[in-house]
Amino acid sequence: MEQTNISADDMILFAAIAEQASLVRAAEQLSMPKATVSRRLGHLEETLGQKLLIRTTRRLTLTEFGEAFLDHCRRVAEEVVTVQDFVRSQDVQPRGRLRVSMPEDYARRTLSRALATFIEAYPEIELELDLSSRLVDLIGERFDLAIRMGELANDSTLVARKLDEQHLGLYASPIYLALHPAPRHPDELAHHAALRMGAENGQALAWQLQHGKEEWQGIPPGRMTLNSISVIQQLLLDGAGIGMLPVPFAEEDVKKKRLVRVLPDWRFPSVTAWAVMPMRRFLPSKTRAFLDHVENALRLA
Amino acid sequence: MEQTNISADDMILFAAIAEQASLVRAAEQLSMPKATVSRRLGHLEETLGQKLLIRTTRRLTLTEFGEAFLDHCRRVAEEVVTVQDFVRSQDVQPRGRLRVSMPEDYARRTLSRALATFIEAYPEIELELDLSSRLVDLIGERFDLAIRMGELANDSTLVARKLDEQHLGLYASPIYLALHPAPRHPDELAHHAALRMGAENGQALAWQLQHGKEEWQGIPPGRMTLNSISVIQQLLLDGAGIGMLPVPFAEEDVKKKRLVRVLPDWRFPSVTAWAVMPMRRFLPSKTRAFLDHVENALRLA
DNA sequence: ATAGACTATCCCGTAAATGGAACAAACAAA
DNA sequence: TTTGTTTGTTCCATTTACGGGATAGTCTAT
Repeated sequence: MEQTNISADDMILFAAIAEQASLVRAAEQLSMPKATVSRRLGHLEETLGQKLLIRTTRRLTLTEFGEAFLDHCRRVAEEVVTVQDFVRSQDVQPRGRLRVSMPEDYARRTLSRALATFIEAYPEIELELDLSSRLVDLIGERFDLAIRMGELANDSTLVARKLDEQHLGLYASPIYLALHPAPRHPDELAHHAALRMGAENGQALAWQLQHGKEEWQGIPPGRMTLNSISVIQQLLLDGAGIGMLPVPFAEEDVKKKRLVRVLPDWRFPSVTAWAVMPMRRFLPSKTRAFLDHVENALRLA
Repeated sequence: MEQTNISADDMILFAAIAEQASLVRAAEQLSMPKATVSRRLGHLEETLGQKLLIRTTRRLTLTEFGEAFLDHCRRVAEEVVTVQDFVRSQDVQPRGRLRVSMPEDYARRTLSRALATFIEAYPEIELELDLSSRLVDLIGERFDLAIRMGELANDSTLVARKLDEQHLGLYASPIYLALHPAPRHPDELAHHAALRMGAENGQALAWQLQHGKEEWQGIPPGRMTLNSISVIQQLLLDGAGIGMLPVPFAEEDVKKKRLVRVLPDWRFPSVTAWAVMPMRRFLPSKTRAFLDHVENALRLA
């Protein structure tokens, strides 16, 4: 009944509820208990003197007034997000939870050391790694950064930055090659068992090979398609066929004669590792710290 | 130490502090105790991890970071004010504190009845009248509306609306006129005692008289200058001289022969009553209600 | 130099917001 | 229709913020 000033935080709360079209999801987004969201929304409507949402437990509908009010609240929310981004970008001491997604292999074999020194160097950062191979929704799942290999999808809400370039090669174990003589031209792959890298949909990816001006492209024959480089490597060591590996991954095994480069004069197009981030006006300093650290580590490697 | 999200309300708090360059004044503006302002500012700086203001108890200076942060906070504060204005403009039932400044005479003699019916008609509005004759600072003192007579100063932060037009006349008591024969031309005012209306600075205001195409202007002679129409009227009734009154104010006394119009053929420029309000995107519905009510009452009078 | 007037901060009893859990309503699937 | 799941609300012990008053520090004026 009394004329209380409307809290800016409640405006943001309402904007989140309207955006998510759900109290629980809004509660998640704002990381507060749903009870608080419900109660605060109630109080807001009370001070406003009219309902913002018509709620059944299953569906939320905006009131005409809620619609108009939302327009304004969205503006406020946008500004506030900008400020929060700005503040994070100004953190002298990078801190907070840093959510990063990257391929499991890349974490284990390329960045493991860099990650270890990173958490050492920034004691106030809590690093949260998602190593699942699925293509995460950066914004929806509130990731700060993702590392992705190869071609990127076009997405105007994201920005990418080149991190690293990995050269690929074909490898097989000496045992396998003793039984199946190494091919001297890609066409001869037809007589071999290829371990093929699988795409999202499970389809095998084509191999593109180049030697001087000669190019060869095709899906090599084989009965195994899988989406883990590490497992491919293990299978190669066990003599399961010919497969594609990043050159540095194979280096050690080559040195110890456990793997042999096949078609060494042929080159794959290299694969680029990208750092992908949500597009923001200000890059949070924790994210910048991570990027700088990783880039530095890769440069030294 | 932990990574808390910055509250939008705290941003507004900080914007107010910076604007007022004082914690106490900010506390007044936001109508909250100064202890709260101090504590909240402290917490804000804590979560930000750096100081916003360098404070001696006598002077506040913005940090470099505070300067940048302020830019953003101001934006937020502006948006929030817009929303709050919007909400007030949408109030179906006008309510809240309505601060109005007007001349004491105008309240008592012209609007008294209208004010009575207004508070009757809007039970949720709390009317706060400032009848002091000083020129109030509408925005600084947070007035919703002021009624001002005559010429207005140019001020782009205010909007004005014509309410009423009062005609003026010269009056004197029969007793006075028995001793000092009524002038038949303004030039003859030189032989009379004039009760002069005083301006802000205490200087007597000039009289401008018009009769057909003949104009007369001058500060009439006299030894009394005062800035209350009511007191002028009382002095006139007591035979103190010739003075200027709004015609409707004198009407009753004229009818009862206690006052006589002097130089009845001569006209003063009429005085306009203006409603002056702070310029806003949305007019609060309580203010609109007051305006409508008063205008209606004046139209019927 | 000294008194006076402000100003920001601190203290602490009180009041209000919080959040985990239980609950009821609304829909989907069987 | 019934069962199961999801969503918004309510309850209440606990925590947190509030705000009136007291304190110490800083500048102005005499």
